[in-house]
Amino acid sequence: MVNRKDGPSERELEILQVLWDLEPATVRDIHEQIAREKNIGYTTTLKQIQRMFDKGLVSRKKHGKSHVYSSKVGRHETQNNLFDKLLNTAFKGSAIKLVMHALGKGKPTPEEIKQLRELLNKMEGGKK
Amino acid sequence: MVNRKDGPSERELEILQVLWDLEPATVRDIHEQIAREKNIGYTTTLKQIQRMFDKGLVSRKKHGKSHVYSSKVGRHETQNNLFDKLLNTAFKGSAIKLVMHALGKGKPTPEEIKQLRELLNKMEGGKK
DNA sequence: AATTTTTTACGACAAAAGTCGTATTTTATT
DNA sequence: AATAAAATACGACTTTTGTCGTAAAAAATT
Repeated sequence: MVNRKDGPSERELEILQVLWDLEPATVRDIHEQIAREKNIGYTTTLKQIQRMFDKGLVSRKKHGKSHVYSSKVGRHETQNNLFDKLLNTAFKGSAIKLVMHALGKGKPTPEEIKQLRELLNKMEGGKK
Repeated sequence: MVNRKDGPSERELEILQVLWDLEPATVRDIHEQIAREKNIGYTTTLKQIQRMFDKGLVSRKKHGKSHVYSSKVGRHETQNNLFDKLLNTAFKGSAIKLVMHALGKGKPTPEEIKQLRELLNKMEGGKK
């Protein structure tokens, strides 16, 4: 038996991304967003969303002719899980390494650098 | 036809993690590492590695009785891909948000905070 | 040389993921 | 009321992933 996957799959994530922005949304709403970027059939998106409903990833209620969906899993909660996974696999639990890596790419603006400094100050202050 | 997945799968990643540390390594080497943490059959690991070989994720050469494997995809390259994926999906491309998130969890040591400050200085200095 | 141990090669199977086609049901338009 | 349009429900099919069992080949022991 295959191990139970923990989080949402790649496609499910895609759909959740859209849903978090639009919710509550119909399949058509979601599909149109996704179809903007990639060539995919309507029924494919529909099926995917229906399966997500079965799994409890989203909720829905009838509204006029169609179903209107909302997410059951939160954006931040999901962000957190994904972050932790990356941290514990690729970066072996070292958040600092990950941060360094992120900073190495992102080119933060002066404003952001300031914010970061403040955060660092706060963190330092907070320990005894 | 199902879309070609981009990076290595969950299990493949596990194996790569080990391989990056031990390479060049035999299936047994790798398996023993992995079996330390989880109950899994030898042939399972073998098969997985063989498939990785077929996909070009690892290379190998005969050395005595057994094959000795090395990775074809680099640790940093892979880290980078995973990082980007997380960044572009969950964090919508904002490296700073990701950094903030990371710092929010990790509780860096004073030493690390110092390092980060230095990095920030350097980045600030580096722009014109 | 015979036997045991290691390794590799193959093939099989189930579950998850991704994609659609077709049939129904609902709702709008003539 | 008939017809057209929009949604949903179902079911089918292909890949990929994860796991093993079994057989064959190679090497080590006795």
